[in-house]
Amino acid sequence: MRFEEALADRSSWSTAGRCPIEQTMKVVGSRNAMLIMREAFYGTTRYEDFMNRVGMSSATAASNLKALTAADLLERRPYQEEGERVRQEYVLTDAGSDLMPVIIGLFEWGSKHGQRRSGVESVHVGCGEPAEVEVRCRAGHLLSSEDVELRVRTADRETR
Amino acid sequence: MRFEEALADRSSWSTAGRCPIEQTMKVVGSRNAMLIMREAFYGTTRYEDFMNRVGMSSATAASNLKALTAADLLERRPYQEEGERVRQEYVLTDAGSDLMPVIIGLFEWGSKHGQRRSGVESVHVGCGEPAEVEVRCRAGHLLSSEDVELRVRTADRETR
DNA sequence: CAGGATCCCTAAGGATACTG
DNA sequence: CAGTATCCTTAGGGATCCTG
Repeated sequence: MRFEEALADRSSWSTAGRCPIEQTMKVVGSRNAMLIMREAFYGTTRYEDFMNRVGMSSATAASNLKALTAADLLERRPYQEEGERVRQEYVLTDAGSDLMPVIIGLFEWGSKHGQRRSGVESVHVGCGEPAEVEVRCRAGHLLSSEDVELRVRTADRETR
Repeated sequence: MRFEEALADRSSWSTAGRCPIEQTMKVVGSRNAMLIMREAFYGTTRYEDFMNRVGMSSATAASNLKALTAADLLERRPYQEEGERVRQEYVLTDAGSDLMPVIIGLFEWGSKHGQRRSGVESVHVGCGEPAEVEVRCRAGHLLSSEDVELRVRTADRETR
């Protein structure tokens, strides 16, 4: 991964909270926030399940779910089973689903390089083959880290 | 993404720090650690450059570089320019390079959903097309979040 | 230049108790 | 069940000063 000359001066974007990576970390950069997203991908929707499966306190679950809802990664949705009162569930939004490559990427890295083995792998439900994260360009080329560089957008450039 | 029945009981792996995602977050789960890795991908190798480009204090730079070196994501390597004294540089290890999909994934999410636009995009240096993160199985199928499930490894199963 | 040492502040998070 | 409220501990990180 490299910079173009035009990007030699990072100060205009990479600091002051403009770096996209930093913005993402701001939202899901804590252990519990990320593990809540993991659970959401696993299909967990209820407060108590998030709390127990992530292994976090009630207060922490509440504040994280609230923050992730505010950031539009989760959507709070009322539901009612028959004979029961109305409850709330938390389901992934589109923005939340877009985080899947990151989740799988973290999972893959930890599986390969983490100290403690989990014995769990992520697989394609259709064919049973292990899932992997790849970086490709839109032309379809598989990229390694040296193939990627950062460039100021020129086509649909921002006004500011 | 779904669980198999065999994984209904998460307690044996997803808690107590065995979850691969959690293990990864333990290493690069803070803003500064992740941004240091970003810089390492950008080609930054020197202490002072990490410090200035990430926007962190000297002490924070030192402790994070030490931790990332201990975790084998960066390698400390002495070098010497002619006429200068010996200095240290920090370069990516293979394990560090394996984090690239995560970095690009975070970049992509922030670019799409972050509040503040950066005007920067990551592209394939070869053809100029934007880089994207994809999840595929080894058979080559492109996967969305519903296509992925977790399964206890059976082929090369762990001893414990 | 490349850190180490010290002090302080803030945010994340656990524990416990309480409520609609 | 789905949270709130309160209190406390710890880790991340900034600022400042010091050293080989």
